This record gives sequence, C-alpha cells and structure tokens, in this order.
Amino acid sequence: MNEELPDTAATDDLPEQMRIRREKRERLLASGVDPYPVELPRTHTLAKVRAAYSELPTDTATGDIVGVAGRVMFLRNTGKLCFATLREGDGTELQAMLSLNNVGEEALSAWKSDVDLGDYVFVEGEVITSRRGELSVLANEWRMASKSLRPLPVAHKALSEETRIRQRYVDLILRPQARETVRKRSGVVRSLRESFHSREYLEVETPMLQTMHGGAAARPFVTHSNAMDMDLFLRIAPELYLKRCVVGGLERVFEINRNFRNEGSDSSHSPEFAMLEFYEAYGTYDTMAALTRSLVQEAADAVNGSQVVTLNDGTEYDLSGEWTTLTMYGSLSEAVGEEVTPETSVEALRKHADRLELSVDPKLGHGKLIEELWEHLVGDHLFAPTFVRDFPVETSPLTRQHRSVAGVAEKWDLYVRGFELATGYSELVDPVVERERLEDQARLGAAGDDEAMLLDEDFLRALEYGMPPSGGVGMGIDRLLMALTGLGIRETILFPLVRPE
RNA sequence: GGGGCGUUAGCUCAAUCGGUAGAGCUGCUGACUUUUAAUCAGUAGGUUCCGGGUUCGAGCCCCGGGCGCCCCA
Repeated sequence: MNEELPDTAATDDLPEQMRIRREKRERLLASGVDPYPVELPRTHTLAKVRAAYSELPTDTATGDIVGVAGRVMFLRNTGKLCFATLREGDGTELQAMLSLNNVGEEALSAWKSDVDLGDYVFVEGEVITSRRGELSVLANEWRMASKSLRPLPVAHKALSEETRIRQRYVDLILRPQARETVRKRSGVVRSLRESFHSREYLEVETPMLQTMHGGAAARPFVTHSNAMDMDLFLRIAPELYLKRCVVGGLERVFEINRNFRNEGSDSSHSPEFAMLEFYEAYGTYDTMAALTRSLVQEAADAVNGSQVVTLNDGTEYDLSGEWTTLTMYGSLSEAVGEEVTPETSVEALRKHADRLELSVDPKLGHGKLIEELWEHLVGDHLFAPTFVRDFPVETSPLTRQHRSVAGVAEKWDLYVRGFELATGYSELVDPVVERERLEDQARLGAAGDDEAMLLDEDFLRALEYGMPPSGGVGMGIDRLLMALTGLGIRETILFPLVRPE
C-alpha cells in the first residue's frame, strides 16, 4: 500500500479527520510532549484494578493511587468533568475520570483538545466509583501514550465483511467476537499440543519448501531458489516427511503448520491453511479414529468447557460420547436402495448418477464415481460427527488395502457439520506396493493430471528400510475452529489471503 | 471459466425518469462536574473505485478495467 507521508504537502490532501489528528500530534511535539513516549509509570493492568476493587460500592473513594493505560474507546467531555473508557488487550475496560478540581485547568483543557477516540492514554489517580457505580480512576495526571492518527469506524454499525478481513486489526479493536475467535484458536492449538504431549508424541517441523510435492492430490505453488537455480514447491502436505520420521524410529510424531494448495477459495477452503498431521507406529485406522475423537473432544472442553459447543448462531452442537461410524459402500447402498460394492460396474454406477440427475465427468472410474455418489447422497447430509470408512482402493493410492474386505482401503473421513474435518488411515508400508502406486500416480502426472504426484525416490528409499505398521491422520485446524464455533473459514483465519486493494 | 449483484463523506447507507450528491453516527466550535450510542446550539466534510464514450447535462446510460460478494461448472 502506498501510504501518504505525513509531511505538510500530503497532509493537505488528507480527509479532515485525519488531518486534525496529525495536527494534534504536531502540536504535542511542538510543545515538547512526546505523543509516543517510550515508557509509562503503569502500576496496574485494567484487569488488576477491576479484580482488586470488584466489590466497591457506588460513589466510593478508596484513597488508593494507581497508574493505568489503555485505548480510549469512549469519550464524554463535559465542562469540568471528563469521562473516558479505556480498554486493554483482553477486552477489559475501565473508566477514567478527569475533574477540574483534581487535574487543574491546563491538563483538563489539554485532555479535551488532544485526546481522540482510539488514542492510547495513561492516567494516574485514585480508584473510585462514580455516582452511577462505575469503577473508575479519578485522574491526578494524564499523558498521551500513543496518538492515533486514524479515526475508528463507528462502533454501532457493523463493519463490512471486506473491511473486517482486510483490516483485521480494526476488526479486533471493534468486535469482541473477533478477539474471542483468536483466543479460541490459540486455545485449540494449545489443547492439541497438550493432548499429544500427554500421549508421548513428539512435535516435529518438516520442510515447507520442497523439491518435490507429494502426500496429497492438489496443485502446488511453485517458487524458485536463486542460489540453487531450481524451482521449489510449497508443500501441499507434510505426510511423506512425517512417515520418514516414523521410519527413523520417531514412533509418535505430529506437526501443526501450514499447507499451501494452488486452488480456489470459498467458505471452507483457503489456499493457505493450517494442518495437523500425526502418525503413530502400531496404530491402525481404528485406534487413530478413537484418538482423533479424543483430540476434538479435549479441544472442545479446553475452549468451551464442554463437549456440547455453542455455535455462532446460538445453536448447540454435541461432540460428546461415541460418534457414528458408517462404511462408504454400506451407507451408499442404503441411500441408492440397491447393493453397491467394489465390484459394481462403472455402467451401473453411472446409471445411478443419471437417475439422480447428477452430472458426472464421463472419464470418472469406479472409485471417483463412488465418492461422487456418496458425497451427493450421504456426505452432504451428514451433520452429527460421523466417521465414514473403507474407501475405494483406487482413489486412496497411498493407503493400505483392507485386511479382510476386498477392493476397499483402510481409510476414513470424519464429517462434522457437513464438511470434512479429518481423514485417517492404516498406512501402506509395503515399499514394493507403495512404489507401484506412486509410479501410477507419476504416470497420471505425465498424462496431464495436475493433481497427481511426483515420484519421490527418497521417500521410497526410506520405506525400503522398513516402516512399522502405523496409523496416520490429517486434520484441518481452520476447519476444527469452524466446527467448534460455526464460523466461516475466513473468520477462523486471522489474515486470510485477499487481493491487494 | 460462465452468470448475477455491489463499489457514493472517516464508518454504515440513501439519492425517484439522466437534472443542485444527502442522512445517521463520527469530526470541528461553543455550553454543561456523574457520562454509559449523553443532551443542546452552530458547523465542516465528496476524484460518487479507475479510464474512455453518449448527452446541453452522468452517481445513474454505453464500452473497457480494478476490487468484493453470491450462484453455477
């Protein structure tokens, strides 16, 4: 953004309200007052004053002197008595009062002429309650702590969604829920880490800049290393590195970090998103499902104090207890009213699609058709937390075949409130089969499928040293927040990608 | 990729058929020693997203572009 410099020439072009604030800053400087002092004799946070004097009756003077600071969120100046509501980081507010008797004429008139909504100020004075019972600091002295040069948007009208996202800092100043969402997110991530640490998992950080992308079907972002003179990919998944960790004997590992997928964004997709992946030696897709449920329930408890969470729109969502488990073919058979199995022909599946007036790409094979039909008939209607398991082998190339059911893979997806929250596997660890599957994928890539993977020889070499039987899970952090709050993905991500203004 | 809608004061929004761009809050000046979206009086504030066109005259109509939202693929 090309911002105007605050020199005199540019100042003339600014809107009146910004010009006035810049003039106030200049005036303070000219009179020897630093509008941005380095240090303030603050003795208490606003929260500490509130906590210490929570029981103070109306219209009481304590004789206790404190120094407090905060952003001015409310101003009410009368002739000889001024009120301001100060606010600090967690949203705690405390009133400051400036009376002619206590601060004197000069300081009071300086307050009235210098302080605007949005400024940070410091106030030193006595803790009292006003006649209306409001806990307040009755100032003996005040100072500018940081002069704000931009007027805050009016507090009584909602900011447009675009402004909320583009200027999240303003959203955070104005909207308690914006602050609450950030705290919830932090609480969720902290809860996940604690859940893993209590289960003897190690947190690792694997490459985000990769020479080959893999571990998922998605288009990568491409960048370039000048020093190495080669193209690099931003990772689409950490999977192949986390499996290398398991090969190396790190038998329980997790990673929470960003993935990047060069695809569109909508209410549940963002090109840059936070992902949790975790792998456990000797785990299976059953044990991983149980662990995933615990992680989500523990996160709900941590940030909501309950496994029944209250969503944005006021409705409740129950995450407690056991969750429903379906098989993909079983639930699809029930939905179409006819047995569908891994042996069902492509023609038969296409007939079901036609009958449902679901237009499908004629190039789709059995696996993709099954998934399309399933999403349309079953997945889109799932609301309560549900594991759907045993996917077509063909669409899960890096997953183990089911130990006893032919044609399906030991994979589940977790659906919550109608969207996919997580996916788990009994991992494929046979290096020969893995090589076949990856080679098939690489051939698809050569044939022009942008979502196919490259052949990662180093990953195959790692597997050839032997990977213990393992379970693995990927879960979207942004989506976990969506599940726990009912918000859209652009509200759970602090600074979503937007085009420059 | 296709279609629809939007873009106007610091913020949220009006503006009839193409005919002087308005309101609320905010701001500024003044009054008020108990305010909680204070009240009262006065007052200021505009590249109507950008570029071109039609017209006596364009926020409005036409063409192109930017940004955003929604629906479809």
